Amino acid sequence: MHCCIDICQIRCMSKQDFPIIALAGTDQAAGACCPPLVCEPLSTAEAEELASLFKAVADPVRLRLLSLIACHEGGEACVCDLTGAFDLTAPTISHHLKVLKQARLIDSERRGTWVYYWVNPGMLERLSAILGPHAMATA
Amino acid sequence: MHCCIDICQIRCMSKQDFPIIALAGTDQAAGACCPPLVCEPLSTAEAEELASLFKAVADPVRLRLLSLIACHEGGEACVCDLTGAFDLTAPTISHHLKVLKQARLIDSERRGTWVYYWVNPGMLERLSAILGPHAMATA
DNA sequence: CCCCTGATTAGATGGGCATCTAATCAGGGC
DNA sequence: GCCCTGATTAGATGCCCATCTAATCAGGGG
Repeated sequence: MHCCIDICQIRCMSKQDFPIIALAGTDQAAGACCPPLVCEPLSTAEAEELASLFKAVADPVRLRLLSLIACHEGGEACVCDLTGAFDLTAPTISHHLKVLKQARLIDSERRGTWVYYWVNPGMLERLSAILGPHAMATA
Repeated sequence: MHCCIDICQIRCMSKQDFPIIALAGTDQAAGACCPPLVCEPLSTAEAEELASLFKAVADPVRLRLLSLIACHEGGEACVCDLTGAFDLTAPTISHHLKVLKQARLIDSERRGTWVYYWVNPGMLERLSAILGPHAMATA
């Protein structure tokens, strides 16, 4: 029962309906919890939506940006705090921040001259849950 | 203390040394558990290694392949079980399986005429842990 | 031994994406 | 009002990758 609750939490975590890759497999199917029919492969539409999210983190610059922002004091960082860590121009950093923001992995706010970014932990947790042991059968 | 143990488990989960994005932030820094210095941004090399892993799952076809394999009875599937689910040619499916295998997300074995694939749960868990609440500060 | 089916490799092509330069927007001081 | 700094947008370019066709490898009958 509890694993089904976990699954529901994952699915209902945001406004959009997000699926998980695959649910409990053979081992748990034998128990009272999750019936076999729960293991349902991703639909094409679901896979495309998820893939676009994973694409946002599948870039070394964006991974480091996430890391730098999360590690920065107060959990937020201004763009000028970030550009120095890369051998890239400001527009390129801006582009990557935009990609992360469109994926809702980060959010931002302007305060006077500077724009501050912070991580949206809910989105990361959702991606984590999709790959996690609750979601993928342990073969 | 327990969160630091988790972190070590994540790092030591495989032969290669895999980092995590960012460790416990401000809230836990105040507690007795993880000192502030634990929060260290990804290096360039670490980010590139991780990005290549995420790239492997950042494709709708590969996500569905993972899902189909994990959901298939016995936790494994032959290539001929998979191709029917896509509007793609066999060589394309083969290409995607190769990408997943090179990322060590799946493994395979030939049995007579057919080649069987199964998911490597350890790799998925590692990716999951990197994005999970233990790894990324809750801002 | 030949052929048939399953699966992969090789090579070509087209689209998407990371990056740059140049230009524009936004705030703040003098 | 003007300029300076911070940040983003626009547009161009070059590379990587998903996909295809054609060819090759592997195993099993007849």
